[in-house]
Amino acid sequence: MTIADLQASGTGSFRQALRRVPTQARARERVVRVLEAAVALIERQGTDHLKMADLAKAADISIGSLYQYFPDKTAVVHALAERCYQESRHCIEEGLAGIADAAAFRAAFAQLYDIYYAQFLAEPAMADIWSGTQGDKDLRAIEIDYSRENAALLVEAVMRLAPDADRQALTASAFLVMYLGESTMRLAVSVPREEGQVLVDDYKRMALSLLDTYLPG
Amino acid sequence: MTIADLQASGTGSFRQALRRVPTQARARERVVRVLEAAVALIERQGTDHLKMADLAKAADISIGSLYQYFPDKTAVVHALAERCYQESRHCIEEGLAGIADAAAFRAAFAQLYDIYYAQFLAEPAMADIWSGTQGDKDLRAIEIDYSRENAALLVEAVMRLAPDADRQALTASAFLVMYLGESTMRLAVSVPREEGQVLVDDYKRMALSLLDTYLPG
DNA sequence: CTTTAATGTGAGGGAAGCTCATATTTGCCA
DNA sequence: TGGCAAATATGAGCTTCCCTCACATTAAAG
Repeated sequence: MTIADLQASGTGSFRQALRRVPTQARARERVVRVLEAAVALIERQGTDHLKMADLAKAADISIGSLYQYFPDKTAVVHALAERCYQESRHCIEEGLAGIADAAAFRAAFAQLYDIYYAQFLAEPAMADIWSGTQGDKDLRAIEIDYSRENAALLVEAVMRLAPDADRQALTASAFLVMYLGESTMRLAVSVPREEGQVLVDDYKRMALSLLDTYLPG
Repeated sequence: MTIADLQASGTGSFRQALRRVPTQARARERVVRVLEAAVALIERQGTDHLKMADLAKAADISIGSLYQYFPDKTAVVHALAERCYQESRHCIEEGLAGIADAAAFRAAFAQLYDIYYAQFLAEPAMADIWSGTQGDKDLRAIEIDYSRENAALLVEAVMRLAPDADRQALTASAFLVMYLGESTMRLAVSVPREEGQVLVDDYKRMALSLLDTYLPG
């Protein structure tokens, strides 16, 4: 995140990311230092255990200075999320540019997600900052366990119909299908009702097309 | 959630859901009352604004009693998540039982998610309790906006190749694809590296099969 | 060099999670 | 029934953490 970005986010659509836009070089440098320290702390402890006093100390500034720029703790996380967002968006924009035909589209789309995945792997804090695991690590683990258990049910159902299917590959696919099913439900209830139903229907098509590769016929 | 469930969760795999397993009828009833009050409060204010003092008051017990059973605030949310989990699992188990052929499987799978969605709609707290929106509502909104913006990029890319595609339907599909792409990334980085790559690859197949319905050829 | 604006500081107010010493209720046995 | 031990209930208050504000310091302007 550049200093220009910081200023832009202070005045742009991102609602009050910074309480005060720093004009002096010293102040701008401090804000950057805070964000960098925040990434380091979140990488170690997760978003929910981030303490403002710790953050101030890590960035080597006082609590007061910290609050001069960030209205509250969530603003720090939001600013980081915004940074992830910028990076990802850039990656998507590039990946989808200048595609000539459907085959190129498929290749570009696939490559896009490989790059995206590499980005997430390279910056572990990204997944923490981004809202999915926001807060409670234990709950996150429970959610994943739950998806695995449901996936096992799905694997059995499919294997009954297709005894020769590749069980290992199917297990992974079923896991993804169940996990993303949860995600879809949460998305669907967050948007207007009619749109929600469309999303659910699309999800069913998507998931079934993956599962179809294991089914007979 | 029945009283039997409560006792089971105290001794079962769910790590210390209850600090003390209530044996007297009065105590068991109180624990149930706490959970019910918690659902009501979360429905109104969201998980992050749930205050233990409010919860005690709503359940008409003292703070001390509350902490006699729940080791901390997260335990309350976990217990509720466990309840959602039980309900969903039951729904999935039923939906996948006694399927005779691939066609029946597809129908059952589709119906499963309709029921699932209805469950989420009927109990709004479910989405809150379940980890997706855990914590920060604003961040959640940003995430959704972000997916919509990325979806717009994807829509343009596809429309360039297929000018006659149904833009409205494509917009919904692209939104889902982008949103679930995020979800997949977070899942992939939460599991061992090799498994993560398999999940990403499966996701690409899934998403592309949906997008393929809009592409020429 | 003075003035004014910008920036920096940390003690402390306040809110919320959680504890613990004490009081009350229940179950059990004579 | 009475009396004792275990289970349960209570809420004042301790602790931790977010955040404010009155005041100190530093940079920019004239």
